[in-house]
Amino acid sequence: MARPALSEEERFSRRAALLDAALRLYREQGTFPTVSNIAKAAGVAKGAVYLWFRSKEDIFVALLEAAFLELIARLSPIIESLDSRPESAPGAFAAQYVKLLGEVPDVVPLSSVHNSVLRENLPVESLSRLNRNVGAGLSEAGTLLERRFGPLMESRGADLLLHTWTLTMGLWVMMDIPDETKKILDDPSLAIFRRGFHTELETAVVQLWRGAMACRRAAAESRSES
Amino acid sequence: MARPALSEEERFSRRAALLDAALRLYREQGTFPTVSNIAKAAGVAKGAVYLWFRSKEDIFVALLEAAFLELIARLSPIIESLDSRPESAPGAFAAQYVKLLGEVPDVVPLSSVHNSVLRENLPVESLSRLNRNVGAGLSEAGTLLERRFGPLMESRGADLLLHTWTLTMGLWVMMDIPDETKKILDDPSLAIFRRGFHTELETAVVQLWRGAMACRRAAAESRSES
Amino acid sequence: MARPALSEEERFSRRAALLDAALRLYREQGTFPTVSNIAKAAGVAKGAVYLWFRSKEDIFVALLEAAFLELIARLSPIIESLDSRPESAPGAFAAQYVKLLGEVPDVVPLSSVHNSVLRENLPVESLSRLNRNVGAGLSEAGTLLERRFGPLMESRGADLLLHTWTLTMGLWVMMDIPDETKKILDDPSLAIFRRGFHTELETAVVQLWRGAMACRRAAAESRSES
Amino acid sequence: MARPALSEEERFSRRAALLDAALRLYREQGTFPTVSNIAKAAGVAKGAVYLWFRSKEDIFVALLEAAFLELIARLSPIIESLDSRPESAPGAFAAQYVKLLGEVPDVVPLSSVHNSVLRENLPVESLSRLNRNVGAGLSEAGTLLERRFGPLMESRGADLLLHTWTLTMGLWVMMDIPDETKKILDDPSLAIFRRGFHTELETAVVQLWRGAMACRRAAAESRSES
DNA sequence: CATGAATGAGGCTTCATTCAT
DNA sequence: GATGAATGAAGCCTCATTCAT
Repeated sequence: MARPALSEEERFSRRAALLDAALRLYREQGTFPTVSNIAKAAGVAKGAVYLWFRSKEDIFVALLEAAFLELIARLSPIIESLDSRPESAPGAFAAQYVKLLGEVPDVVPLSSVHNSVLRENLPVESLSRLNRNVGAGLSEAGTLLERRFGPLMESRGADLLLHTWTLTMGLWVMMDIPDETKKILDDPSLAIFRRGFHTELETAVVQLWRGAMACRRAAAESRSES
Repeated sequence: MARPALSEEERFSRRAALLDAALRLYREQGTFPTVSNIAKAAGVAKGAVYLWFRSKEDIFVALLEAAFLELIARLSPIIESLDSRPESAPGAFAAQYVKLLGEVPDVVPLSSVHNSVLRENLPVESLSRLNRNVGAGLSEAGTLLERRFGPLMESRGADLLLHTWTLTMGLWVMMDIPDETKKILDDPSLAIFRRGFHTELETAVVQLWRGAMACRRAAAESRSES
Repeated sequence: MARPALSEEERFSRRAALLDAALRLYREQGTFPTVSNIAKAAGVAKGAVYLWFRSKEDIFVALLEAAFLELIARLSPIIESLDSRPESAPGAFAAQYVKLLGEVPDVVPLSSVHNSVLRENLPVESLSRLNRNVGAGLSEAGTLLERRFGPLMESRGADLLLHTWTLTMGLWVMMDIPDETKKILDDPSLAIFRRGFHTELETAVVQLWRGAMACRRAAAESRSES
Repeated sequence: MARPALSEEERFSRRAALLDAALRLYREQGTFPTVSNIAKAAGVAKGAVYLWFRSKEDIFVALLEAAFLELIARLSPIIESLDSRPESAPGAFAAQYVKLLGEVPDVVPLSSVHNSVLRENLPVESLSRLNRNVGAGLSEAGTLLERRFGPLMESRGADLLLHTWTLTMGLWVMMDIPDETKKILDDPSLAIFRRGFHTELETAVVQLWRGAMACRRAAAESRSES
């Protein structure tokens, strides 16, 4: 029998070990692993999983939450580092955002399947906390954005971030396909699939942000012209 | 025992009956139905499913293909109906596009889960055909777009359509959550979830197309100003 | 793979084979067997059980129903064979009843645990049918009894049968204890446990019936005396 | 960590607390609770249960013993309070017995499932003590009975009590069914299920005792008549 | 004494697919 | 062609009991 985790830290690390194992398997398989496999990968007995999580879905939410929190936490510095000129901000943000996604590589895939995984057997309690935490982080980041860009943001900071996320999700859902499938997608019009997810995303985010900033300015100018 | 279906016509109709049943169940349940249920709903025996489809995944791909083809087919008339002025085109397209999605309601959900469903046990053959067909349709629609808007499109018609699709996917993935979950998402910053998918999508598509057309023009103008 | 049971009889016999297996195991173990064991004992795969039964509990109810129906069916001839004189009827009935229980040996044990087994996950549908069938059989037997003994029964035939059953259940619950436990019950006052279930039951049933017949007559007589 | 309980008194109270908790949960749930739940309800750790009891079954036997002892203890005064005339004794006893069962409400349910629970993993030692204690109490009560009713009892006091208990068990086993199931038992011949346990039991006990007393007398009288 | 994490066998059920008829 | 019984590998979860702390 493994040594019981009695101290606070140990308790935490056991939970973390299970989450790690689950994440590792998810990355390897592309599917959310079975409880049995998670336990095996973490080196504990099947039943032990249920000491730390209420259900399989609960593990998933915990993973999602951790990933989201890290993403949001590391978003603030990026926003604060932005030059406030609308010409440069979009490009700067997009580059750093995409880089960030590379460093927190699990949010996107996890988030993209969260409907399939949570379709039933909702861990309501965990979901509530996820909502609170992510919501709070998002608000904060949104406010930061508005403060930085003032009128250009028109108090829609959180919205822009959510749209950015929408774009990310959409691209991922489209492009995260097994390599075997990718070979099949050889039609010329589907060239997009041969460019990478990150490349494509950066372009798209730049456009989105430019649309949200420069366009508005242009519109303002053209209005003032007439 | 039902009478064997031999003629081409009959072969087709058996397949179609199964696809219909599968689609109906998918809509009702929000989950891809079991083979057993599909057969029952189509009024045939379980084994019969495997006379017309190689596997469960094969059914899914067939459904996806049919939906995609209808979507693309009905996209061309919309594009051709567009006024070529960049001020009005985005709004006009977005409105009709969203309406179209309402009339071909299965593409979006089906497409959004296609990774989860097809993660393993790939029906390579079916996927190839899907690729060929969708690719061809997309190219055609893209060309149509370029022809209509000329320089504003800069030979990126297919790309714009794909980006539109990306947006659609992203929004769907984010917003298609069980009603029970939606109640949980009550954080103010998550207001987006309380607006509807279609509303939100129309706004986003308008922005995207404006970004791809008017913005470019505005940029050009502002460049010529200086 | 075992040969599929396609004909009506075969379908029936597969079901019966599973019921047999379940019953055999129940007799051997004294506990209701697991689905896995039932399947193994019947020589089929685990999943096959669910072709014929909705749930584990459903098997139990089916077993109970079959046993009850046989018991009731064989009760009628016994009742009809009874001499209508109240002096001899109780003894005659008791003897034959106890003999019958020996020939339909599963009703009593099955019935005695039916609460523990069905405490949750009620197979409502099966239970309804059980109720209808047993109820009908009981009514019939009750009527038979009343017809035979006329005023002595005062239209309480079904009740007397139910009381007989109550007695049977009670004795069984008390006396069906593992042999190991029986050795322990060596206190002189618990002599009853060393007499057998059948012996004890016969005595008790005679008393019950005498109480329901002769006593009433005696009471009548003594009333008419005064 | 709770302070060690060393003194005799404390030892006893720990045990009692666990038994209380187990009983409370059993009443609430209708099922014998899990060890984990018992511990939680008693406010101790799971492992502590095994300091005071050898096994889950051991708890059950302890509960049964306590309940039996209380029942028997409170039976003696009832017997002694009985009028010795055979006309009134049965009714008087039945009424008080049923009332007593209402005040010691756990003996009946516990006893009725004792086979299911103790089918395996017998706590032999505990069972022996249960046997000794219950046996002794029963003998005593039986003797009391015989002394009170003299020849009418014919030195079968303990037997009559055991028969009374048999009746109780039988009725309980038949009538303690989930409310949901009760709704199903709507066949007219099963009217008994719609009368309550206590009502039905009182009637039955009166009959039993009358059968054991008055009937014998009546028989004697009628014999002397002829 | 007391804790509670850890074990791991075992329970019930589902379902894509095969194959004898 | 069509049937549907049969398969059997998973899947998720529970729980009595042990044991390191």
